[in-house]
Formats: sequence, structure tokens, C-alpha cells
Amino acid sequence: MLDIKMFRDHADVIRADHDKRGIAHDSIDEVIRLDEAWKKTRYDADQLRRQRNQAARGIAEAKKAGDSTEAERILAEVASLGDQIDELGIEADNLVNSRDTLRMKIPNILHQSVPVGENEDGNTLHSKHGEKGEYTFTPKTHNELVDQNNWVDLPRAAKIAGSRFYFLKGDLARMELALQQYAIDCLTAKGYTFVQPPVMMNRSAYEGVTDLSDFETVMYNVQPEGFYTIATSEHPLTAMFMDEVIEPSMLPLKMVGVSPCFRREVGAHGQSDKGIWRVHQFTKIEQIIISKPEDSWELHEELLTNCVELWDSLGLHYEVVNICTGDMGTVAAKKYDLEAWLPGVDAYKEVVSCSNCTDYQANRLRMRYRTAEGNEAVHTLNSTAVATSRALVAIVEQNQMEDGLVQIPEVLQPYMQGQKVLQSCKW
RNA sequence: GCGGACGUCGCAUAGCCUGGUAUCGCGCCGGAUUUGAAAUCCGGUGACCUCGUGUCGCGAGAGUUCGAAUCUCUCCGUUCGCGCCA
Repeated sequence: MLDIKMFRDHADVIRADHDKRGIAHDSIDEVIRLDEAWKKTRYDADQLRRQRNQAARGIAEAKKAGDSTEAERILAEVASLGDQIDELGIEADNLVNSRDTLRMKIPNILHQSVPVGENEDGNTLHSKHGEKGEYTFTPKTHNELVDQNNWVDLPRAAKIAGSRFYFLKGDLARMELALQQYAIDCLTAKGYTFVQPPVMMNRSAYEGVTDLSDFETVMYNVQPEGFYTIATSEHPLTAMFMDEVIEPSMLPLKMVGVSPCFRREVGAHGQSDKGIWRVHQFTKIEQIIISKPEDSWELHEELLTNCVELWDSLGLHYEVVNICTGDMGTVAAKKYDLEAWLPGVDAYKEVVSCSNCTDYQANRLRMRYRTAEGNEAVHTLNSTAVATSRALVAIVEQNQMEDGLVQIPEVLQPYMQGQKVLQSCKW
């Protein structure tokens, strides 16, 4: 959510940003209109409250002085004030609620380095890492490979849960765990604190970190408590300091989180999403930073550097893409994606997303830090380190051999008792 | 699940019984003093607005009242005891 001061003092900046994104200004104008109406109504209500408070003080004094006639007189005079105050108060509440409901939907201000484009075709190449491997045979898709080796059981998962769930089995499941440990070790070595978050959140905290439409399409709602299962550990870790004033000496707060991630994937279909590429549940190791505003752009680059080092060390070929205006969501001010090459389909597909959300989430979460001038909103950043299901797909496809077995990346071998090749499951 | 206690500005705490201006301390910021620092002293330190002798704010919401941190109810959270439990 953008600071209301942006609408009052720098509406031109928001308008220019909407122009870049190619969206109309209607909502901005409406927020400004509602804000002015709220300020006026609020002022009127305050004036009445002031009258009432003065009267109440008068009554207190009169009673102390033992003058009950005077007390009765003031009481009669202000008898109707309460109703008027209630009326104006409700009106003011309605106005400010409408204002903020609308304000929540207005996207973050983009960084100037974000390329302008209508859709994902406008994303620009930031950097290339590694080379396409050369195969003396026709590379298979990960679906064919996990099927051939009995590493994934989709039909039985569908039977007991539903489509887009999976059993992960044998050596592939072992490598999944190795990936988790390796990624966590890499980041804790860089000074990031390992945190395991709750995997469910209440609605009010969740509203602080996500696009409102996600409640209808992304998160599972768990009854009877009404919790939401997290779609990524970004959400609990970012919301962790909700409603707090953080000591500046604690910043920047760097965390590496691991959690299962749950996604309903409403409306998501298509041949390319078969197998374990797009699923309802997967594990993700996530980097989170909470920082002072002046440090966030440098730290955004640090997050990307961490990803690059991690993915390079796995020996994988991928590209880094700078997401354009038309492909950016509501929350991020700038976003890099890592797209790994999948030889089975000869395409680059998203495996990592690295965002600077500036003060957008912090404003919603009322998450501030102390400065000489007062309390100011912090900046929040997040980046995938490894989403294991997708990393497995990239490894399986890129490291496949002619017999359909898969070489284990060297850095993961120590986590698998030195094993070098993933073996098939018997059943 | 049952029963009790508790929730007050960044932290810590008083006020609650008996309704009538949000207390003291620490930390932090500014000023005085100092070559500098420490110590000391003074002031400030939640949010909002049309910036006032203004309004709101004591976990959230509702109620009683001219007026609620204070009384009543519901909910949330923390904690202790009992029960169940990996």
C-alpha cells in the first residue's frame, strides 16, 4: 500500500507510474476525493467531540463544587451531541475504509530501471549463466524421466488428495532434502539467520503481504479457525515484525526460511504444467531482508548475487530476466526472475523470483524503524533461493544421461553420502 | 478441553477496587555545559487533522454513561494449574 502522503503531495508520481503500466488514473482520483471528504468529516466530528469533552469537564467541575443545578444544565445542553458524533463518526469511518480498500489495490511505484513493456514479451535479458548442454541423444522431458525411474507417483496422489499433488520417492526425494540443506547452508554461511515459520496465518496479517485477489485464487482457507496456509515463507517471515517499531541497530534483518508452500492454482492448466512443475504443495527456501530504505536497492542486488552463486554452483544453465512494467505484480517495485533451461522442451522457465517491495508491504503491516525524525516504514525484500520441485525438474532434465538416469550435482553429493547418480526406484 | 491470572506509547511499569487531564524509570532525539567524551541539568520522544486551550490512542469489538484504561459482555493473545498428547 502506498503512503497516503504520496496521494496528497506527489499524485503526479503515481500517475506517471500508472502511465508506464498502461492503467487508467480513475482509482487515484477516487482515493484523493475520498481522502478529502474523510478529512472534512473527521474535522467536523472532532469539533463536536471537542464540545462534548469541554462539557464533560464542566460537569465534573460543577459536581466537585457541589453545584448540581449547573451540572444538570450543561447535561441538558449537550444531550444530543452523542448522536451527532456517532453519525459523523460512522460516516468518517466509511469514507476512510473506502479510501483504503481502494488504496490497497493501487500497485507499488516502480523503480526507474524497470523496462516498459505490455506483457512478459517486454521482459529484458539481464544476464546469461552457463551454456546449453550438448546431448548425443534426444533429451527427455522431466515427466518422462521421473516416470521411467518411478521417482514421482501422480495417480496415487490424485487418488488420496487430488490432481497436482504428488508422492516424491527414492533418490529424487533424497536429493530434494539435500537441496534444502545445501541452500540453507550456503545462506547461513553468508550471515542469514535460518528461520522456520508457521505454515498458517490469520487473515489480518496475511492482508499485509499479498495482493487481495490471492485470497480467492491462491491460498487455502483452513476451517474452523479460518487460517490461511502460506503460499511461501516470504509471507510469515515478512509479516513477522508486523505492528512493531524495529531498533535501527537490528537492520538489515537477513533471514533464510524454509517451508512447505501451498497453492490452489485456481484456473492454472496446460500441457506445459504437467508433472511436478506446477503443484499444490512444494518446499521452498526463501531469502528475506528487512532494511532501511536507503539500503534496499543494494540489498536487492545482493539477493540476486546469492541466487546466481547458488545456481551456478549447482552447475545449471539459466538466464536472469528483468521483469517489465506490464508483467509486474502489485507489490514489487522491481523484480528479477531466474529462468532455467529445460532441454526436454528447449525452453527457459521461471525458477526464482527476486523482488524489492520497498515500503509497500511495510505500510500495510505498520512495520517501522526509529529515526531522528520519527518512525518510518522499513523496506522489505524477498527472493527465492530454491523452490525444490522446480530445481529438481531443471536438474533432472539438464543432468540426464542416455539411460535416463541423472547425475547428481557435485555440491549435493556430500549431502547424499557421496552418491554420484540418482538410481531408479523399484516400484 | 476445563479453571485462574494477565494484556497500558520502543522497553519496563503505575493508575482499575471507588469512572472525571496517561504516571515513574530506562532507552532514544535535541539543547545547555565540555577541547572532545562521560557525568549532570533542561526539553522532547504513539497516530490523525484545518496544527488547536484540537481529536483519537491503554490487546480487538460491543454495551452502560454527559464522560470508560477504570464497570459489564464477547472475542483474540500471553501465562500458570489440571486433562489429553508426538
